Amino acid sequence: MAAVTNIMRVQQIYLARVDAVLRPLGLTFARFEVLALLSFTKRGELPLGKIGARLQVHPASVTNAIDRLEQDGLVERRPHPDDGRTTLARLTARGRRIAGTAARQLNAAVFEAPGLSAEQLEVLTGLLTRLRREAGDFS
Amino acid sequence: MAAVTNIMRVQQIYLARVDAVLRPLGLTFARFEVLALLSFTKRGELPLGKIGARLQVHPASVTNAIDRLEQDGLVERRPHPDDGRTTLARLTARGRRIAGTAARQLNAAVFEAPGLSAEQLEVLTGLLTRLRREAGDFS
DNA sequence: CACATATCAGACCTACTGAAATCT
DNA sequence: CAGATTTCAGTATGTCTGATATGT
Repeated sequence: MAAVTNIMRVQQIYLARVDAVLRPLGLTFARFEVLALLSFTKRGELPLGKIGARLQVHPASVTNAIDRLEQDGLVERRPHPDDGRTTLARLTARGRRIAGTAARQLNAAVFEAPGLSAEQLEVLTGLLTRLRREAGDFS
Repeated sequence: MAAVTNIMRVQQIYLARVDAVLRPLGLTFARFEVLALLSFTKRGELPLGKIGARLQVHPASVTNAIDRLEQDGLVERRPHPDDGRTTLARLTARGRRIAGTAARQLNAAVFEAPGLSAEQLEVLTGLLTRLRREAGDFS
C-alpha cells in the first residue's frame, strides 16, 4: 500500500504547487484541464459531453467548470450545428492566451522542479502510464 | 509535464477506488488516514496538532475530521494530562477494528490491483519517495 | 417511446482565512 | 504578555445524485 499512499501524497504536494501557479491567473486545476484539452483540438471546441469523457469527470462538473470559464470570458458556449442536443464549448482568443501562459508557467514552476533526471522521469512516467492502462484509462 | 499530469490522473483513479472501498465503511480517505495514523502509535492516541503536522493538513481540517470520527464512535477526545492547551484523539476499540478492516480491504482492492511486479512497485515507490524528499516532505 | 445531452437544485467533503477562547 | 493549540464562522471548490427539459 506504500505505493498508493505515496501517489496520494505526491499528488497532494504537486496539486498545491499547481494551484499556487494557477490562482493568480484565476484558474483552478480542474478548469485548466478543460482549457488545455480545448487548446489541443484543431478548432478549439468540443461538446461538453466529450470533455467529461476525456477528463473523466461528471457531466454536472463539466457544466460547472464551463459556467465559470464562460463568466471569465475564456470559453463560449454555442449550439452544435448538427445535433440540437449538444452544446459546444469553444476557446476564446483570451482563453487561448491564458491557457498558453498557464502551461508555460506550470512548466517552469512544476516541471523543472521535480529534481529527477530525465531518465528517472521517463521511468516514472512509464510506470504511471502502465497503471493507467491497467485501470482501463485509455480504453 | 507528462509526469505531473500522470500523477494527477493516477491519483484520481486510485482515489476513486479507495473511496469506493471506504464508503461502505462510512469513511473518507482523509478520515481513514487519521485512523491509520493513530493505529500506528503505541497507545493509539495523538494530539490533534501532531495529526495535522504528520498528514500535512490544516488545523481546522483536523478538527473537522475528528468531529466526524468522534460522532461515529471511532475516536474519543480527551484532554492532554500535562498540557492543558492540547487535546488528544484516541482510537476506540471500534475505531481500531474499523481501521483494520479498512486496511485489509484496501490492500485487497487497491494494492493487489496495480498490475505491477514487486520490483516495479519498488522502483515506483522509490521515485515517488524521492519526489517527496525533494519537496521537503520529510524535513 | 427509449435514449442522449445538458442543466439545475441539493447535499457533502475538504481547505483556507480570520477571529476567539484557553492555556503555558 | 507573547506564543501555542484548538475551535468556530464564513467562503470557495469540486463532486455526486436525482430530477427535469430538450432533442434524436
